Amino acid sequence: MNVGEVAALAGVTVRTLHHYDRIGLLRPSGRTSAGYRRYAPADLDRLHQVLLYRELGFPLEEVAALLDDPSADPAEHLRRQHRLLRDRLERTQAMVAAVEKEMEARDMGIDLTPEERFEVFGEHDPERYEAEVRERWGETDAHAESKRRTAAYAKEDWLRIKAEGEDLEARFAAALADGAPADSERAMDLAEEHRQHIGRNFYDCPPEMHAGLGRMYVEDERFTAHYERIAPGLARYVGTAVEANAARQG
Amino acid sequence: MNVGEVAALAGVTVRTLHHYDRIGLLRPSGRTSAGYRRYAPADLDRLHQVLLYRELGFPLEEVAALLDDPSADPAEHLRRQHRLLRDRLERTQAMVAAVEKEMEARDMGIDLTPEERFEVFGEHDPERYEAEVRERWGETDAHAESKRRTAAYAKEDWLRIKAEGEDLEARFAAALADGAPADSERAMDLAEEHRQHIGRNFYDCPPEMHAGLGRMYVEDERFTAHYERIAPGLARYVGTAVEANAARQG
DNA sequence: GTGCGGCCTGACGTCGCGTCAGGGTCAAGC
DNA sequence: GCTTGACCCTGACGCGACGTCAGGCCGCAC
Repeated sequence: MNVGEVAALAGVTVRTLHHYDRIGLLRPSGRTSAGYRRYAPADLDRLHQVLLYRELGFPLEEVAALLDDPSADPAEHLRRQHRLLRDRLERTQAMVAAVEKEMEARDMGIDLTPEERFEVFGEHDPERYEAEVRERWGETDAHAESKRRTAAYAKEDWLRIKAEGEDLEARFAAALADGAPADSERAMDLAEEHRQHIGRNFYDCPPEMHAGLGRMYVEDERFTAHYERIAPGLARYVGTAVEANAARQG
Repeated sequence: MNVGEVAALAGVTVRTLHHYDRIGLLRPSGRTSAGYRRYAPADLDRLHQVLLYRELGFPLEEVAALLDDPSADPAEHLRRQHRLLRDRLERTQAMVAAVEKEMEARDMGIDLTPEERFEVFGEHDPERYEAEVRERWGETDAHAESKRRTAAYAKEDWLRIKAEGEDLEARFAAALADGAPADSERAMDLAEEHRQHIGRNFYDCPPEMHAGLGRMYVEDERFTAHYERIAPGLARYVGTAVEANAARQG
């Protein structure tokens, strides 16, 4: 294979392969008489390793050192890559959770502290992760146009969403006042409504994720305070109902 | 707060904040009489948004455009960030799965095709080069290549791991031959041994992940073929045993 | 008043490529 | 055999997002 084909296969540019050749990171194992680079299967293997380590944030020089280390066999690379990927997975999960928490906080008018918001960034030191940009904006005009429209919707929607949320909270409080147990059908149905409320207005929220939110309502004092202001004991009541509903679904 | 404190809080360098000031991405809302930058809470909020979008791979110029768009409210940013983070989560999970698959493949002497390995990297057209690649270095060639490398790296550990794996497979085959059901204690115990074999030699493999591997044995024809060569029906047998064991643990 | 750490503004360096410019190569079709 | 257009080559410069000095000003403790 020559450069163009390898580039297309691996999803990189020809220039990138030139660069890797120049710096000695990946030299094609042959050249034609006219000087064309010719890549063999083993070169593709190496390229694959390079791209994995690159994606994991290693500088190219370090990638070369790792791959040229004669005392490291392929299995060791796989183990290391696996470990790093799982670290990254955890970190991304933490960030997703943080964003969800902030959405909930906004919905309830709670303020998070700056330290708390930066928390998820702080531990992020050992390796740099680079994310690929999936989203590409098209024409600026069309984009601005759509933005303006969605913004118009957003205002109305926001009020509706908030009203819905408050309505739900009121019905939770009523159920509590009526003495309906937190794991009763009535309470679980309200929890399910809450879950679908989130799904419709914010993000897809499967039962398991919803259960996580439920625990947060009990554990985070600001969310607890929000519910307690409506009715004493409501935080734990909602939390229990949400978990019971999640168990019923699973 | 002045630069150093903000930098420490957010986990960036002072130079980065200087840079963001210079390019107009984040100007501190005040200066002391001596010219010291003074950051207000609102500046921290903005910095937080900047870092999130940066982490998601946006160039700084685009980040500025997003944040300065007057028609985009904070909730919209949160929704976008949430969506992008979940995309990333999925992608990372796919990469983890790919690495695990490759480890398993190595353990069994199966080789993956180049385009398969590059699959996770991009949105490349799978149809385009597949035929050509297969034609040029078809299965026998690539297989020989893989064998050569495995042989070159063969160490005592590797031989031991492989022997252990083959021993397990033989005992699975014996259980199948004896007519022990795939969800019998005998089969599940073997599955558990298999899980711990992976944990000792490759990576930590909780039951849930192990169940995923079990499904792969049945769904991926090369893994299926590997087991079927040992005994007919063994692929599905092992897959079922692994899933039953995972269910028993959970 | 004298350190000493923190802050300031240039200004140049680095990494991983993108992007021409100027020119050779190759297989196809006429 | 000749043209054509896609593909390849080697410089060489540019760029984004900072890192890293250099030279000098604050501010507070001792």
